[in-house]
Amino acid sequence: MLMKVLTKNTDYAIRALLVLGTHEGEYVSARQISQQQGIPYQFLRRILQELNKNGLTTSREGAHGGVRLEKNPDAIRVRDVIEIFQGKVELSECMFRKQICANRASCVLRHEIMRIEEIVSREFGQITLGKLLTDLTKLNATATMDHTDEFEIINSGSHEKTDCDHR
Amino acid sequence: MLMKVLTKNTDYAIRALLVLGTHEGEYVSARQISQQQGIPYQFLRRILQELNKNGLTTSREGAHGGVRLEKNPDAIRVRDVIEIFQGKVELSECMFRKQICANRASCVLRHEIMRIEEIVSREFGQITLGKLLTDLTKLNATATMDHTDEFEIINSGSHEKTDCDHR
DNA sequence: TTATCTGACACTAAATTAGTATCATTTATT
DNA sequence: AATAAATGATACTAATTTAGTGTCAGATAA
Repeated sequence: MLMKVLTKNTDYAIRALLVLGTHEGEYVSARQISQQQGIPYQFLRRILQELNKNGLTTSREGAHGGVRLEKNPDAIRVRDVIEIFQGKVELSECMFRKQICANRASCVLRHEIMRIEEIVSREFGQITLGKLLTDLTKLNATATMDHTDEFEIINSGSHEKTDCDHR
Repeated sequence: MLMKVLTKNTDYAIRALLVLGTHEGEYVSARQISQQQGIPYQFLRRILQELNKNGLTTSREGAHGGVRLEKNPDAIRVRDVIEIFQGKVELSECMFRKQICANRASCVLRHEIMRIEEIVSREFGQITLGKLLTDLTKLNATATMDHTDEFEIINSGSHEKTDCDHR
């Protein structure tokens, strides 16, 4: 892969949000999401807590508790999730500090990188959870028509290899 | 930073190529490049060997030896260098295997990621060493006119923090 | 009162990236 | 011929980041 675009944190978070998005208004437990998506349970728990802290979701403790989508799916951008888990999009330090790079060779390269990073940031900023949910619905619809295979993910083990990873 | 775009390998490699590009036809030693750019010597040596193996440069052993740019700067793309050190740009495994993702949630997300990756790949494919060399020349010209500061990088230590890194 | 949840947080493991060291060989110079 | 300055090859360590696990306290529904 060209470069590490999304870490597992972000990947799992978005998949969890997709599950929550298909159950809007309902509380879904970490256990359920973990099993449905094949995400390691403890890892997922931390991720959900983070989403809570950032106001994307709310939770209810105790039996029949779980996590619920708090914001409108159209108001949740993939970039927001990336920023939670992989840090704020920031321009190169050099520009931020308004200094001229000590090293010119680095500088010309960085200038290009910054330009591309801005493109990437903008692109991820345009993908909303709402859009992904629509895509998911469409995908499920066609798959069902085609009788290709079933919807739910089968494996609940934390190390299943049926799923592609993003590296 | 949003995501790790370039590793040190790639960063150092491009900076080394920029040095070689400003000395076209001449052999420049790893020692010289290391000192001028503040790149750890041994690390740089391995990088230069890799550039050799990939035909971007050639080397001459012995005293007064070094590394020389072999290809035309306009024929060297930043993407080429990235691919040498960070691997081939590849589409997501799912697409490559022409399989439908077992996990639909991953699938819709991956589809977007692939789209963005292709943009990034295209962008890095359009940046040539020749372009960077032109930028560098311009930068040096204006800096000289402005009397802002000197051209050469001063620090030769391997851990200097004056230079911005790309993370 | 019990099973099922989340909150908080400490911890370990795995993978990747960055950097170092060594020895053999080549080559220009003296 | 001897020496110094260079690369080739390759093994190794260190640092950092990413991924994953474990535990205990408290909340809540049945």
